[in-house]
Amino acid sequence: MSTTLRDVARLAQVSVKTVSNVVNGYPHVSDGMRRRVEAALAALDYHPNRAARTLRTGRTRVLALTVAEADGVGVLARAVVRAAARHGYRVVIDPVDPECQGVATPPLSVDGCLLLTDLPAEPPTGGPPVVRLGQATAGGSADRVGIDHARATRDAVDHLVATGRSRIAAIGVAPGQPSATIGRQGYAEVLRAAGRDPLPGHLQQVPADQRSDGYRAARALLSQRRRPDAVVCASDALAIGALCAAADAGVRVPQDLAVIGVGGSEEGRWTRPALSTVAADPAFLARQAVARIVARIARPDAAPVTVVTPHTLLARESTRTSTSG
Amino acid sequence: MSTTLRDVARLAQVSVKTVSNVVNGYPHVSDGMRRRVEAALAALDYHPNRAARTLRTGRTRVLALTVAEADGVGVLARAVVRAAARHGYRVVIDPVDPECQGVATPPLSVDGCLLLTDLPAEPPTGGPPVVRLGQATAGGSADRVGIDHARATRDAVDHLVATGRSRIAAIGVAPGQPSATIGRQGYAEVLRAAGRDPLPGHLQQVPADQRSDGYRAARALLSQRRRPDAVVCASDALAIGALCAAADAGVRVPQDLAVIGVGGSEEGRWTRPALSTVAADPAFLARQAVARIVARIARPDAAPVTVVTPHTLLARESTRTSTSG
DNA sequence: TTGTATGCGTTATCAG
DNA sequence: CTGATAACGCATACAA
Repeated sequence: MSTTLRDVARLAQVSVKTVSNVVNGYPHVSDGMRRRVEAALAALDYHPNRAARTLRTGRTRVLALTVAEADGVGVLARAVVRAAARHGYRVVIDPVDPECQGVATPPLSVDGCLLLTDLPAEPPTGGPPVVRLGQATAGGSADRVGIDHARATRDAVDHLVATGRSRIAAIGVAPGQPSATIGRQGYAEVLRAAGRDPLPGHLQQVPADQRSDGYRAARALLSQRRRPDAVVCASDALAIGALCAAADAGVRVPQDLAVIGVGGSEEGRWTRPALSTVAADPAFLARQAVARIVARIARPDAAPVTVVTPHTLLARESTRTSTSG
Repeated sequence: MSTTLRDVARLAQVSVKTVSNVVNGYPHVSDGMRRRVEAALAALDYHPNRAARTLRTGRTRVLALTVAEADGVGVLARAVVRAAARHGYRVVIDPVDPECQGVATPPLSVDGCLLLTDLPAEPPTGGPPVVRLGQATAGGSADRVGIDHARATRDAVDHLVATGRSRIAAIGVAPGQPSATIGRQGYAEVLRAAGRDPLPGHLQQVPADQRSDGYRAARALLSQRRRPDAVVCASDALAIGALCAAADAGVRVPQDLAVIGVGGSEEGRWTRPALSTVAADPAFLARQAVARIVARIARPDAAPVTVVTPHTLLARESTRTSTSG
């Protein structure tokens, strides 16, 4: 059995309350008392029991970063961990497995969730408060923090046009996974706004946000009669798949095809050619998200807020101007 | 306030104990009673309070997968989540941030830890039980589950020799991070066993297990007077860095240089050329690891166990025989 | 088969 | 400034 406040109190010859006061940094404790208690604390190697504390206070001081796919979250996770630490919160990544949905696995005991996945569509009422991450589209009952994805796509297309591309295709995820969506209408609008024509069959809507989906979509694109000379992908995972498809098809990037993603993932820095991408500043995004969830925990019934974080286009090799190739 | 057992008991006109029995699937409950209780449970949308349950039972039914770097853990995490679900456990990924070490952030309340990092060197006594993952080197007080890393390295080298390579270099992580280590002595032994000479300067020991470290090490290797024609890396992250370094230096893989890693990461399937690697079966490894930690939770004082899981060499493009290039 | 009562380790309320 | 003491919500020994 681990040592409790009572053990410490007994050793230090004080009441439980006094020990608790010392542990929690309560200011009105006399010096002598404090030292006596601290000595006992150290001697017994006391660690507060989280469950008891949580039961009593109703708070865990733990935040969940809920993700569908743990694979590319390194950068964001680190940023969130640091941002949360400033507020005294710990962060765990909660990888939801679609196959385990039904299985009776105990729910997590956390004060709030940062949802990087689009499951569930609507967070259950009664559970901990939720902030959606990744795309700041207003609507829905939850707070949202993320870049303006439509705007990011537009910036990507503008960049492709500016670097001399004209037949610009797109790969998005079919509705249901908004974080990586490029809609049919959005595709047409964006292209027209950039002074280019949307080409029939040049928008691929894939079922999931995976590298393999990007691969298949890009293969389809590259086998068309009017082959695109650029493809904008709704996520970096899709873009990396597209990069591989091009390589396997003998299509040179960036000479014959430009590829750009959205997300600013670390992995995109380590492909060859390196992947151009539209990225949010992860530290900024994480700070906003943590600030939101902390505020929401404090006032659960406040009106939902949407925070749009700025994004930057990172032009790397995969979209280098084709005239030099 | 959320609904408690008492609320349900009141509504169903039974005692708290009976409700508890129903919730926990206690068999000796009469049918009528059970239905009455279940109706009340549903009507009030009852969810047990985790903290209270944990305080009472001393168990959280949550396992932590503790990692230093969340970036490449997707495959393993999924496998662990599934393996744990069979035992009624939930899994969270605990990303430890070296910069947050000092900060007063609350400890996690879990029943056990699967350590994929080498920090801390010795898990603190008194905390939850620990199983080390990734390399099954005996010694130390903790259980271990993983492949035989020395053997994996040997298999990689054998494969390189079999495919016609002779000047075989290596990139490992300097002592302190055993999961990605290729020692000085090990390097020499392995090469001699494979009938090749260890060349001076052909073992690079890098400070951390990152793509950037692999990149720098490979650059150094490629600028040497006797340039290697193959490099075996202690991890896939290092190997991917090496792949990039070769590309940037204009060295063709696999024609001029073969590259192989260890780990079987998903990312390695999506580089071009695709990365050859020595991989454990993640599902098998996860099952072993979860079985270990569950056993350890049940009997904390049993003697530590080391489980060696089998590995397979996945020969992909990055080590294709050079005669065809 | 079901109800009553106790305690898990903390924090918070209230006297002293 | 410090000490008793009462919850927090649940599971269980024991009684009925």
